Amino acid sequence: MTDGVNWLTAEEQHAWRSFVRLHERLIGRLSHLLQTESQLASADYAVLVNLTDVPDGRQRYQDLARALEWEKSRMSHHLARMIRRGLVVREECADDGRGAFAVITEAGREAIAAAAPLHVQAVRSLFLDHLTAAELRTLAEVSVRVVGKLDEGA
Amino acid sequence: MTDGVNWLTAEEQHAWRSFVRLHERLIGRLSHLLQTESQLASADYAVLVNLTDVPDGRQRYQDLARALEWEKSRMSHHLARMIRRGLVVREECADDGRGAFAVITEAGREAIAAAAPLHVQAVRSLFLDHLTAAELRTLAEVSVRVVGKLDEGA
DNA sequence: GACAAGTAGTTGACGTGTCATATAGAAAGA
DNA sequence: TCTTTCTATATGACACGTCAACTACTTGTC
Repeated sequence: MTDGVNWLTAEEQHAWRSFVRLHERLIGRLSHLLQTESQLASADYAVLVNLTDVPDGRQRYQDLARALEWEKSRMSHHLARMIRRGLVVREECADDGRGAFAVITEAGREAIAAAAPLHVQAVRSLFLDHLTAAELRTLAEVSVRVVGKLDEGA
Repeated sequence: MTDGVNWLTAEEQHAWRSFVRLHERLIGRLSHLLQTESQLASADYAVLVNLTDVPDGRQRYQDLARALEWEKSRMSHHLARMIRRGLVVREECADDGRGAFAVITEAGREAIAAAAPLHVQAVRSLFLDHLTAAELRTLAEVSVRVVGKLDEGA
């Protein structure tokens, strides 16, 4: 390494590129499918899933943001768009004058009910179906470990 | 399955979510790092890497788009931005009046030369360093296989 | 109570990607 | 050659995320 840089080996480069390509394709296909078949982007889907898992389909902006690991600004922008589309409504918070709740609407419930089976089916047919159980386990382990390292600031 | 949907098991859901989270985090960190340390987004990086691998640092828009698997429109928009920033220049094509070449500039070469070691180092420290050789191999295999299936139209 | 500090959410500007459409040149057929 | 059709790139509108202010409310702390 005359230039002092520990360049990637052919295997490393291949693995890295394949991994990145996999994700781009997979997510691309999945979100395109979701969008065209159910008019929901994956971000909408994530928000709606969260809201259906919570009493009254009602959750504070900040809690939603924490749950999805989104920036509050992103949440604010995105909920504004979802409100415009009638998927959720905003409710003021009595306890805290600054706060707000997002509440899923009937239209939101219908949208997620229609989208969820599609989504699950797509995750299976585009991804899970092509992995062995052992591979899936390895993948999960690796993912958890690396995310852990990233969170430690690695 | 009374509702006819083959919902994900807890393991499948965990694996899928971890995998998605991994990618979001990893790519997020990597592009943030690249952006702040070298003023290049990963898209810029990809374009410049391609141009340095090609004679005279010169390539047709369409060939770049094919190589990166980008839509032509994306390439056109992105190159316009890179031209504005002085990383590449546009050259008309003598053979084909419709065509155009993107040519890397000196500034582009400097930018990629500065960014590449950073990028490699980050891929190592954020990702490769946390995987065993066997895991990396599995990951590459899975990635290649699934991308293959996606391309077949699965 | 008053004032500093912190917190919840908003806003606007900007870069990026997608889609649909437009323009202009190339190729193919009559 | 003339016309149809195809191809290379551009363009404009829009959705999405990020960043950096900003507003308004809350929570100390004195």
